[in-house]
Amino acid sequence: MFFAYRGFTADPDRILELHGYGRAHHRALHFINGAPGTNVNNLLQILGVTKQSLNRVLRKLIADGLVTSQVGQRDKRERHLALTEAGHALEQKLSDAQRSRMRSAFRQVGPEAVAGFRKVLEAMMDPDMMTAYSQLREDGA
Amino acid sequence: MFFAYRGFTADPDRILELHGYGRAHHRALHFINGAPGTNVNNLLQILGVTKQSLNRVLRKLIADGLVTSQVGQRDKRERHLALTEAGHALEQKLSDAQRSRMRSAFRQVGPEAVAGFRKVLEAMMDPDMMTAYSQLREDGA
DNA sequence: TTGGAATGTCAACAAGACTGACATAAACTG
DNA sequence: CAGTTTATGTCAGTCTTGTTGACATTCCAA
Repeated sequence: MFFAYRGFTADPDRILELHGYGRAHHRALHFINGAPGTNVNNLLQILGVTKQSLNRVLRKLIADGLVTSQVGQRDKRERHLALTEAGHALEQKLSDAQRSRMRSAFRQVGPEAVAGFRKVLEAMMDPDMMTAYSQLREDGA
Repeated sequence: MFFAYRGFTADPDRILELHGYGRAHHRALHFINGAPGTNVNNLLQILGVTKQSLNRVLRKLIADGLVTSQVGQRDKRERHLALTEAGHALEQKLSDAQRSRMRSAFRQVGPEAVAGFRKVLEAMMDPDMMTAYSQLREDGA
């Protein structure tokens, strides 16, 4: 798992470094992309970090024009997050690099192995995390 | 992968925290356990960190009596690392916690899924990493 | 035998996690 | 309406774990 996870993150990490970002920024971009319009609190549940930690990351992404933060219409306390065009472009670049390695791995081992892989990954997750993630996706759409 | 890796490390992390250690200490214990008598340089290749970073971790483990560091016989520049009895005990405790979750996941999905899982993990790894890892295991024995 | 390479140690710094305290604005509740 | 709770943001300080730079020791080869 250790080696595989390192492989999983290696390619995006190289791209992120060029832009002065870290893995934390990638995670934020990824989940905002998956659930545009979500609020800060949802993101906190998913990422499992403190608001201070997330805020540092978001502040930079917003300042750099990759993410927009809009006051909620129904509940004005909430901030709804979304990617700008530039944010989308970077997220794509990162995802592409990551998917490229995954596709290569998947081709090597065949579809049955991939199905087994997905099953095990899901069984390893914390159940709370899965529900939070599902909820995030519903919410965004 | 993100959620699965978090599940993978969650249980050991809780134990480590009680002892005042972090994930880096777990990794060092794990690989020293797998290759007793290995030297610092081998461990560096595997872990993919700088020697200074590893040294901080090792220093603490040695000070706490979990790891022994012995000057090499042939080459006195090298330090050969091994676990003490206490080191072995902690490593066992961590591995057991981790294996417990994995066994549970494996039971849920069946042996075919597990075989696929392993195949994909290996295909995701950096090839250099695999050779370094194999070499470590030979070396230790 | 001397200079370069390899190995490991110490010091200082940065990213990104954490806690704690506090501010603001909006929503809710009695 | 007053008081409380919720959502978010911010400041300050700490910890782990990564980084680079400088340096000591040991080995080896010209």
